[in-house]
Formats: sequence, structure tokens, C-alpha cells
Amino acid sequence: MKIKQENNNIILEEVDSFDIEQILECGQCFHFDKLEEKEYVLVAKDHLLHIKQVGEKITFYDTDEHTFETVWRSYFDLDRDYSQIKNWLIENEKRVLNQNGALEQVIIEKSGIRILNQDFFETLISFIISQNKQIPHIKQIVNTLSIKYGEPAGEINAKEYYCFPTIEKLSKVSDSEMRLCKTGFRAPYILNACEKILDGTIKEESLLNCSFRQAREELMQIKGVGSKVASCVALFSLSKRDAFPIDVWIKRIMERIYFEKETPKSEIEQFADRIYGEYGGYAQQYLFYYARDLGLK
DNA sequence: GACCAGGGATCGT
DNA sequence: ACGATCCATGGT
Repeated sequence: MKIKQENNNIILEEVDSFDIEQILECGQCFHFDKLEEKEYVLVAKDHLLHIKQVGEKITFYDTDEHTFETVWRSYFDLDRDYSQIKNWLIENEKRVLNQNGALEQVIIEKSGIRILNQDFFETLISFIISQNKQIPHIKQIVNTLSIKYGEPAGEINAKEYYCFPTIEKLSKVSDSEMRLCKTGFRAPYILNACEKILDGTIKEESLLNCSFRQAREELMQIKGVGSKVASCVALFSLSKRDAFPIDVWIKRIMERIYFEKETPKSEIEQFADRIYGEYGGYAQQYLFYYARDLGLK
């Protein structure tokens, strides 16, 4: 990877496995705007980023080296060797199945995906909101909460963007106010999550220092957080790359490519552990995006 | 353990 | 237009 500073911009070249469209649109994050083809504005970690990709060249507009190094390098998972992960997954699938599997083609098609290292609180609330909702609606709610309760993050093309609210701010919102943001029955879940963090039941620090399974157990103490939401939070904000969140899409694609019949989630989870192991999270993201694009039924 | 509410935008017909 | 669906979960 080559890093250049040009005017006020940071330019990346020769980045392996990086497609800004696939990274943002694959369903792992919700706080961004598409401006043009492969040109986006996103708000993350209390920073605003205007980013554009043309071929192999990626421009981080109005970004200094210090911000790039301290915020975006880790956010975009730039120190991870994705080629090694892809190769391992394809080889291990072959070993377990004793023949070539379907994952290789999925990975080739979605090879520009990276798993973002997102903020814990924002990820937790976003995935509580996500249940039974489609991505455009999740984005709308995250946006509404940020505008109403977050700090200004900056302006691009005459549009003001807002940071995701702090836990203190969000915890003081009333149930009825929260429902005005279209959160519906999830409103008490969001408030319960704030409560459990503020009273110390849930500690990000200890979640970072334990196994995926332990972290999932602890997160599930929050009302409205089940196995799927907890797995997403662990994968996207706690570096648990062995997490394998199973939703309807993953269930459908796994049933199609490995089982060829209806299969309980518990069995799918066990199988994923065996075939994808410590890289389950990456496999899940390739498969999820692929299945959604396919519009699998 | 199977079923159903809950809330509303979006998608498919 | 309008009904079905939706990156689940908790309660019954």
C-alpha cells in the first residue's frame, strides 16, 4: 500500500482488497451517504470523511496524515492481510468438504469487502435498531438520532453531518421521544442498553479482552439483544472475527450451498465453526452480501 | 417449543 | 396502489 499526501488529501494506491462500495454497502455500517459512484460521505468515530475511489486510487478528502493514521487506518482494517484470509478460507473449505466449495466464487465476486472496526456504542445501538428492518430504514433512524442528539461533524456540499450521539445524551431521551424517531418497540431496548453500560453491567474494556462466546453471553444481558445482534456487535466493534452472525440471508445461502434443505441455526453455527473457524466473520460478510445481491428466496 | 406482537418504510406485484 | 416483507427478540 502506498500513502501520499496531496494538497489537503490523503491518497492511497495499491491497496489490496479495497472496494469502498462493497465495504460500505455490505450491511455492516449505516451512517453514510452515497454522493456518486464509489464516492461517499461517512461519519464514524466522531469524524467526518469524504472518500472517493477511482480504480485502485482512493482519495480521503481534507484529511491530514495524523487523522489518517490514528482514525482511518484502523477503521478500514488496513493492517490486515486479506489475501491470506481468503486463501485460508478457500483451502479450509476444500479440506472439510473434500472437494472445491462454493465460497471461492463468492469471495471472488465480493473480494473488495473489509470488515470495519467500528465504535462499540454506535454499533450496539445500530444493530438493536436493525432487527426486522431493511437497510435504508436503519440508515434513516441512525441519521435521525444523530441529527437530533449528536454533535455537528462538519459540512460537505452544503449539507451538515452529525456524529452519533454519546451514551450520556441518548440515555436521557424519553421512551416517547425515542419512538418519534421511528424506533418503535426497540425504544426500551435502546434505553436498556444505555442503562447497562452506564451502571457498569456492560463494560467495553472487558468485552474486548474476552472470547467471542463470552462477549456474546454478556451482551445478551441487554434486553432486545439476542444471539444475532450480539454476534454483529462482537464482529464489527469488538474485533471478534470468529463471530458468525446468522440471519435469514445467511441461513438461506448456507442451506443452499452446503445443506440443500432446511437446517436449524444451531446446526449451521456448528458447521460454520468447523469450515470457517477463526475467520467466520469474514466468510459471513462475503456470504451475506452475495446472498442479498442474489435476492435469495 | 411453536407462535405472535410490534412499527413502519420499502420492495414486489 | 397495496399487501408482503424485513440483517430478531421477548413474551406467552
